[in-house]
Amino acid sequence: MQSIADQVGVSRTTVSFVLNGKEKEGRISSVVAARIKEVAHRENYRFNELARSLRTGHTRTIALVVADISDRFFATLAFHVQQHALHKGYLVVIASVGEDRAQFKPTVEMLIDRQVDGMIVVPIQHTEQEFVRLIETGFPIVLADRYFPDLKMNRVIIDNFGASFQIVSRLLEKGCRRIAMLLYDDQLMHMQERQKGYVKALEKYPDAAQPVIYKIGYANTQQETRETIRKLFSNRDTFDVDGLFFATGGLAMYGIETLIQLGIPIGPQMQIACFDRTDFAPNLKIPYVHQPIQEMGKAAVDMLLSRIEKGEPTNESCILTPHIINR
Amino acid sequence: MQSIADQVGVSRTTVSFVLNGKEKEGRISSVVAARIKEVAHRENYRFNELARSLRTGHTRTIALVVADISDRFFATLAFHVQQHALHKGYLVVIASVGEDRAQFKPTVEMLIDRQVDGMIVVPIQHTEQEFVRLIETGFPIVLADRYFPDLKMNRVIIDNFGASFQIVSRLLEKGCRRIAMLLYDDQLMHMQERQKGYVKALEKYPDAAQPVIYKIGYANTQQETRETIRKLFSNRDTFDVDGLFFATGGLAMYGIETLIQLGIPIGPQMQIACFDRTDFAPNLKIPYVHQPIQEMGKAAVDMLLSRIEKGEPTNESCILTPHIINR
DNA sequence: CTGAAAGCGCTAACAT
DNA sequence: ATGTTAGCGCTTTCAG
Repeated sequence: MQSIADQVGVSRTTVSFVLNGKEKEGRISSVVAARIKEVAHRENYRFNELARSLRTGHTRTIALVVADISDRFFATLAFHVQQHALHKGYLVVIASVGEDRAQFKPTVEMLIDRQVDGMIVVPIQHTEQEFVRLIETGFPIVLADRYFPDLKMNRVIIDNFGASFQIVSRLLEKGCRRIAMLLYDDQLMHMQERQKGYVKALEKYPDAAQPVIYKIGYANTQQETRETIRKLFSNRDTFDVDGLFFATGGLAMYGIETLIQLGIPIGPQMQIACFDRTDFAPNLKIPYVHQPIQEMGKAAVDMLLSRIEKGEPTNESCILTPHIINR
Repeated sequence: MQSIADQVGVSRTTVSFVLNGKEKEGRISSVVAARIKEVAHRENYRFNELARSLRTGHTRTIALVVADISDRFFATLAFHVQQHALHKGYLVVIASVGEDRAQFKPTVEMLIDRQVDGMIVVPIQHTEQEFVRLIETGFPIVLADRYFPDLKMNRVIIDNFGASFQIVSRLLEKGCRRIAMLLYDDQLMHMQERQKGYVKALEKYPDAAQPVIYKIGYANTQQETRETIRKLFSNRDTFDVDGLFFATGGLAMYGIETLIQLGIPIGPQMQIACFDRTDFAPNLKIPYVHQPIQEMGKAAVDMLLSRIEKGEPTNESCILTPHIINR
């Protein structure tokens, strides 16, 4: 910057004004402005955003923290968050921490130490205390997808209970009466709500069997899912399952894979519903809950940026309604 | 930092030394050091990494630039790069630019402006000139997965030609003689090599049909793939295809989906091979090229960090050998 | 219309 | 064994 100033014969101040498009404000003559721009361009000058941020107090960078970036749902969310943030002039730093509290905390701190302006996080289990600490700090955070019902903070979520209730209702309407559910072994509300929706839907039908729920761990999802399905179908004389509801796309994928491998026909006698589209078995028409991931990403970014830019510590939470896809 | 210094009754320098674990070097008395640490902890002090980086000249941050983070291959690569970099004390910023040159350049600049120490990039078409500029700068970059044969720069790639050659050879050994290939319409070497491997394999068998190659665009992959497959099978009287080779996991997914939907049985009469595992049709045993994504990520990080830390502008390129999975 | 000067939070050579 | 000081590259107030 000094070098440009020298070449044009002005001070760094003037260069700064011009390069920041504040020529009006600085009342720089257009001829000087033009020369500065030209030299800057020729020298291929680029701001040192670090120095700039240190001075201005903001980085125009937000972080996105998810459990696993190689999961389809999160990867898609990341994609949309990034697109929308870029459009708003922000860079997004994606961090993938596993469903692992030990990695979560240091990562979040690392990000804050680097002075990101705010973050969107899909929280993992047992991190609630972290958030009460962060909230006290006043650091801008918005939760996406998963949330803590007791914490007053910005969040963008979907109506998990409603979606679950509706999709299970579909199964019931189509005649299923002995529906089992597979979900993740997770205390977080989004899972709890999905479970409640399922239970509630069953209650509408007195002739439906009691809820049968299997909880799968995050660590060995594929294997556990397989074994669960296997057991379920080897016990068909005690519980003659005729419907299966998967709480996530990942579980559905592994589950359907197993069904196909076991040669269990999916059809009127054995129906399936799940969250998220599964491209797994294209010729199977499986009704599913379509989560509006793009809107979720956009809403989260918008909420966070308005929080950052306007400094409004609003409590608003945005609840999106997923579509039920009947196919 | 000043606040801690005041409370303990020392200068900022002393605090800095202690908090950076350089008490030996600064010859700080252990009692003072202890007090400083205690106060820092109590006050919940955290470094401003921005200021630190401005001073030290490095950020301990690297960038990973990929075309589409919602693609399974890239998401997995991102995951491993992140894990390994974190382990080495680096933060990784993931940027997803689409197969879009217009988004590529500004994103890369944005990242460099933020002073990342280096970057790993999976280049996209028509960006070669960008790289010659960047190389001149001396900025540490390593290419992963895709590359430019004419550019002397660090890269971590796989033997695409060999993998392609071998997997197509499998198809031939199993009796296929009229094998078509689907690949992306991309000038980059990795695609060209995959194509060459296919052609070369066919040449070994004089009784095999000439190469039949379909190029699919990145924009409407799913739709184009569908139509291609449809056409291919509606023309079976002129070319009675008995084998299909997909150059990527994504193409394979869409292609197999279409085959299933069309009710075309996959078996001895119609065999398939592809790059990357497809979880799509679990009961189909499809031989595929298993790319060592984790090693690729690790190797790229290691190469980049040694370049950054040792400043060695080596030309070394690392060529990984994928496994051929026969199932 | 333009420049001097202060300072963002930190590090490190050099004093003491 | 600890403190002084001079920046890192930039923005912005205030004084010409």
